[in-house]
Amino acid sequence: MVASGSNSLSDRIKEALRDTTALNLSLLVSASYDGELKAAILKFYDLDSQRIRLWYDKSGHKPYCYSRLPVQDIPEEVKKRSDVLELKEEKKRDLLNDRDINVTKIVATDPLAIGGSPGERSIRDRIEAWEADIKYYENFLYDKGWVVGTYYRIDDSNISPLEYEMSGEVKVVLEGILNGAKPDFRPYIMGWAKLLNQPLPEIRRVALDIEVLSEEQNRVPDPRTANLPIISAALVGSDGTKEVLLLRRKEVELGKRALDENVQIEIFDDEKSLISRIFHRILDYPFLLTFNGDDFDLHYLYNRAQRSQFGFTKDEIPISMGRDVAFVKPGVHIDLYKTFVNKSIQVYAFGNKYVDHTLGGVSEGLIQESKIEFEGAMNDLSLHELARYCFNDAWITYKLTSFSDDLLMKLLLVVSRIAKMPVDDAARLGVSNWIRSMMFFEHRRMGALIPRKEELEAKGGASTEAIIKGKKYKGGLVVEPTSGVHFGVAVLDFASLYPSIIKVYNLSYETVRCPHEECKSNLIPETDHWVCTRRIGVSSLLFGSLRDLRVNYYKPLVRDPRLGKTQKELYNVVSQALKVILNASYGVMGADIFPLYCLPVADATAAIGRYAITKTIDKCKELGIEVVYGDTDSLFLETPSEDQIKAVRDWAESTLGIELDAEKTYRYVAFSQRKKNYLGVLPDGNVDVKGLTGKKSHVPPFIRKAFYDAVEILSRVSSPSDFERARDEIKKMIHQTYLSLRNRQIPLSDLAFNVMISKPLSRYVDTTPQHVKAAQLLMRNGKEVKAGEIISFVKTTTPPGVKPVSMAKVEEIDNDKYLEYLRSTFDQFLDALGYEFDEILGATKLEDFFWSR
DNA sequence: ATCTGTGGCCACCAGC
DNA sequence: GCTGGTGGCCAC
Repeated sequence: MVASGSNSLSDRIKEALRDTTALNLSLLVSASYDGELKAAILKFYDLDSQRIRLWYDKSGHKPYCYSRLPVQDIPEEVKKRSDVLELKEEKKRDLLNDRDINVTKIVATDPLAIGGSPGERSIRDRIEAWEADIKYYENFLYDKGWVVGTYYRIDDSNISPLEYEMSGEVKVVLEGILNGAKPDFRPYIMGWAKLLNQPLPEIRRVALDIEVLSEEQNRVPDPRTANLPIISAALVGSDGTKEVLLLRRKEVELGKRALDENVQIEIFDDEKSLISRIFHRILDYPFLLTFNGDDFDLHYLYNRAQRSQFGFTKDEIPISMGRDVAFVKPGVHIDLYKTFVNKSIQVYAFGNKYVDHTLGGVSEGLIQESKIEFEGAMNDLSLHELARYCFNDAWITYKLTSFSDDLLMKLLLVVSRIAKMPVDDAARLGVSNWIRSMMFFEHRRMGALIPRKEELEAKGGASTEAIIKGKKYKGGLVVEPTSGVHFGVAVLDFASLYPSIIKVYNLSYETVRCPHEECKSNLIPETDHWVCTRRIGVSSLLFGSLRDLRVNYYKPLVRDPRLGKTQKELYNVVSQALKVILNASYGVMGADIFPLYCLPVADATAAIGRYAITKTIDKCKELGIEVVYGDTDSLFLETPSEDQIKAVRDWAESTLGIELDAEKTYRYVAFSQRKKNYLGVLPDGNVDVKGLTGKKSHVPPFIRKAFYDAVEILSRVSSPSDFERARDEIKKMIHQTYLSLRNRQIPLSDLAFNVMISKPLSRYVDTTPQHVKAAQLLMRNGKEVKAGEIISFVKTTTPPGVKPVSMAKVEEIDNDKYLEYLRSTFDQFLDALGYEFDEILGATKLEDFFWSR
């Protein structure tokens, strides 16, 4: 059973890879499991043919992850802990019948998560055997420019793209970082740079959207029954394909053509031909894009096609369903809905530019495109109108992956390279899974054991108490702001504070509270945790090296004028991806769903963070600088001199070992008495607004607009004497706003609060918030409301005091409530400038002020 | 069904 | 009317 000879798995892999420049999407290993593992599958994307290729071996050799152990020899203990997949009979037949295989994922899932301490001899033996294989395959792939996950193959005879990319000054930068790093970190930094500097390919892809006849208006057809006909489908491809497929129905008219000539429209007389065409088109592309295809489009197609009336055989349906995933064989299906729901993507990659997780919501936020609205029911649309609607959805879906030079596709590729994960997984799974995959890969590469959950739990919990009830440990420090207006405030912040701490203080699950007696005196401030002095932790190495690269290499390169556009774009995408991963690196340590969850690590990280900022504040005081505010990793200093700033920074660098950046200097900052609430005006007139109610996404647009008008007025203030004039302007503006409210001139949509339903309606048991009340009214009107949707409602004088915008009339608006909200928004806002709302208005009550004008 | 963390502010609900 | 708790959104 040893893999050797010309028929061995390794040789076959080599052979398969030899003549192709390919991007390996995923090394998926499939197996039949009847005593021994039968076959392995390699799935990769061939750049030459622009197709997904499957290659598999059924010669009887085991997937590499099981080393040389026949399955029956794998100890029970291991079997229980490893994810050996029991294949269904059907799949086994597929494997043995030499047919195209629906790739089954086991994927090298932690086969050696045997646990126990590294000292256990018997296990050690097995690891050695395993190591030999893993080294063989992974080194083979890795060193040849492949990585399990997503890689370029770099031909030995060519200059490696790294060297090509890294010419002159850029190379000097990297060398500088390498020289500055501790020796243990150097190979990691080099490895990442090598991997991440590989060019990003263009991915040939097609977006699909289908429409189904609906039973009732507002009801989404049920993909499980798939009992209604598919009436249209639209395909938009990266090769310029624009295609709509329609089903002729006698009850609706054709109508007038509503789409451009360059969109191909084809009308089918029967549904089977339409479906069949969809299937054929899907197979033309390696990547299929949908928005919610896992739950709807592909699921519906899959079940619809199986109905006996059509007589499709299994082989003719190129879709297969996982539990929550739709696969397309042999390509890759990316459900963008899942990507955009990912909070890390939303916040860090797209800067919160969208809030609503619907296709319309995301595309309005990112690409200024909307869904097409129509009156009445979808069923009644003429065929051409339907075509226009359906095409638009597919077009938007495609565009979400193509805007900013294919930004999203590139981001997913980079994430998949860092995370050692297939692209479709990267697109579906959250950041904790990315980091899990990345860390497990590193364990395998090192030949290290992956600890069990219980082993990590044995380290104990947090040694601090959280400030917020119900949290597990104490987090970042927020300095009480000195209220009032401050001119010339400098903001200093620690660059990537938590990842820096993880690096500098050697934090990792195996180094915090390590078993060595001599380390126990190496205490972490404010806690009773200690850190290992003998060895460097794996998460410290991984996150530390990524941090160094982002802070010292990619971030500066993005701004480097010596580089061309293409290179800058690559660096920018890489920098974004690193930001996402680094930001989560500390969080996952304190998340119990994370397989390497280790509370002491999260606890220690936050504690050192508080220590760092506290010590820095002390130092500032010592230097005679006043600290007017600070939050977690930032300090706001009142008019410090250049020398003072330099002194603090040098001190932080030398004493704490963490870089302290001079981030910006405000022309002035206005603090209220509240934490996380301020307004800062930059020298160029740009304004940072933080935490103030007026900017929050749920407040009615007319209030937000008035708020930003006021901000604009304040941005023109440059000296204390300007405030007087600004105050008058703001006063007038608010008065205008009030008048239009009183005269009911504000359209309903501008009066709407927009609040997200964050869980199924039935789970709101403790209280019934207003947006839930509005949602209940919608439900009663026959509209479905799902978790994640944003509810637009207005406040009314009629019970229960709120109504969905769609059901409300202007006359029912409760003007008093809105006035109150306007007042409190501005009160808080003007409070930041040091005066009371009523006070500037010179009236005891807001009402008095308005009526007296 | 899925899922990085804590700190902070605000409005509203529900029980007293 | 007061108050603790819930829910949402934001800062970092």
